[in-house]
Amino acid sequence: MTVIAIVGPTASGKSALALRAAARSGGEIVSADSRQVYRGMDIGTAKPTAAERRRVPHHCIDLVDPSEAYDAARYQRDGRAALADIASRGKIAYVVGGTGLYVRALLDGLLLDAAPTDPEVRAGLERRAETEGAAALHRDLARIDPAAAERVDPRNARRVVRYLELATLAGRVPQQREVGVAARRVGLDPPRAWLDERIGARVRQMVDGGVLEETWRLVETGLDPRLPSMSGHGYVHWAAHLRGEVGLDAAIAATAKDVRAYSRRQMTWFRRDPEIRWVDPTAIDPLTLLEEVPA
RNA sequence: GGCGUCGUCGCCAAGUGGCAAGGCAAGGGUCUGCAAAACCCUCAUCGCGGGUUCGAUUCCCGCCGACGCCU
Repeated sequence: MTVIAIVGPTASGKSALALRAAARSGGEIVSADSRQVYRGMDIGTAKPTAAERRRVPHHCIDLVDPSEAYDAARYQRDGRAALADIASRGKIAYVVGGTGLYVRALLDGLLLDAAPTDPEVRAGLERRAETEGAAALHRDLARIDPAAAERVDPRNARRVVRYLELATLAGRVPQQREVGVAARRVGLDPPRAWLDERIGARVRQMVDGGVLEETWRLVETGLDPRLPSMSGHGYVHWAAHLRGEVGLDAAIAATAKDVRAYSRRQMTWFRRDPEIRWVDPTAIDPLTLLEEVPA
């Protein structure tokens, strides 16, 4: 199977590039984006348009309702199924992301299914984290799996809980990996100023495109604001604006700021992947890189 | 022209005679089932010039700048 991964921060032009490449080669696109899996959240997550999706088949988009909690393990299964499906038809798969953990889960052989989980155990640990503090859980973790304890920040409650959940269930925190998917990896790394501008423009376009209406529909269904889907960029700000708490300009600025901060975190994820070949899309057309004969 | 207040990091903003809080922004980083999440790290010698003092960002003088009031 032939897999080409196109990674980079939000608004760097990944999707457009993938679309061009896939259209030309008759390939298909696998999204590695943790928010585009939610149905009904189209504008706010900058999903490819219906026309684009008609032009090139897309996978791993619109998988679940926003009321559902999707996660990396499910993505790994769905993504692998998509890759297998595309390969079975002899097509090239373009993985586009996005979400660092999802890209790794799909391409780098992370053993997510092998790591157990138990909602009750986790809920109990979360309760303890709130009452006793993350540091207390971290001490427990250190007793069960000292090496793993060193890898987590004792102040990061969410990660400590997951590690302790793993240690409790499996006796230790699993670290093994299996062979990943061989894929040519291209990273888009445009100048910061250019990216910031694009992000601002994109957020403004979302308003024109109807994010407010989209948010209204989501709010009406009474979604729990703590759901992962609701943490998608902008939705809290759009909702606050709909309630009359903040002006539109303030909501736009706040959203753009969130996206900018996120795009920086995305880069820290991708920068450490030595297999990625970086391109500045404002300097050369990344398509030329994609069309070199795959190794 | 006079009187008064003020002048601290890109922005907002504390503060003290003994090597300047905090917030925002910015930059860097961690990451194996919430990841557009969670968490961590970095980031000023205090408008300029004198003086007093062991030592001044903090006190005094002058200058420059801002704001307010007055003539």
